[in-house]
Amino acid sequence: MPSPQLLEEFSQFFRLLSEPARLQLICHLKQGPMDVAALIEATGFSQSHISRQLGQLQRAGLVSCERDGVRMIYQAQDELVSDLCNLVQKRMKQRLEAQLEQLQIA
Amino acid sequence: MPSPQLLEEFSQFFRLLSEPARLQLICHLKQGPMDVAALIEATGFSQSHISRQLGQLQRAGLVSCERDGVRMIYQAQDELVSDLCNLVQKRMKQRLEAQLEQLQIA
DNA sequence: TTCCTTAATGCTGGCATCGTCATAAGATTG
DNA sequence: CAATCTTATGACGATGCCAGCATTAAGGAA
Repeated sequence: MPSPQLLEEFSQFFRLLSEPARLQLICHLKQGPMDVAALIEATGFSQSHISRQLGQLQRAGLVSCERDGVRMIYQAQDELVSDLCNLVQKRMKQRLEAQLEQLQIA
Repeated sequence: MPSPQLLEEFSQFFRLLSEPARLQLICHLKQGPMDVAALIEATGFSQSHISRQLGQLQRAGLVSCERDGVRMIYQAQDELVSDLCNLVQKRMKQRLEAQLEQLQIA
């Protein structure tokens, strides 16, 4: 049984991933390092929105950034998010398959 | 690159886990089936609060319930949450260890 | 220096969710 | 049937987060 503090940390981490915009940014950054302008182009989000989300992801260590002149180049820092998403997707698939079987029986 | 719909579903799932109360309920139910009264006793949450959270978990298939007379016995339904938490915990540990090393170098 | 470009941040309105109270619904007992 | 126990739900205040506007900060070019 995890301690309340640990549960709190888990939930905070999952909250980071509970926003489609942040997941989308991470997915784009998985393709390779990008600057903010490229992320604006790729997602259509506003500059300030993207900057804020990247800030949150950075504080959690999921992305890192380095300066290139006046630009900031961001890059995905962790395989964890992909792993988590893969697990969730696998489970979604299993659930749908099970529902499908139920339908065919009925 | 996952579709926006899939990202939306991922984020909705992670949002479920972004609440300490729900994680706590799941953890208690992992110990074995319990009714709502036992969960109230274990967590100190109000009855209506627990009922709502269980409802959300049930709709997501993370928890199932069956009637026993007038009581509802809930039980954890999926190993996924444990797996996800283990992955996150492992990563937290790695990050802290890395920070520790940084400190020792400096 | 001044101007321009890029990214980060204060502030705000709007919206979603949490948590509680009161009540309803469902099931059992007398 | 009524009475009671257990759980679910409607309504609502409080809180937190998102998303945008405007501004600031930081760097580079002239």
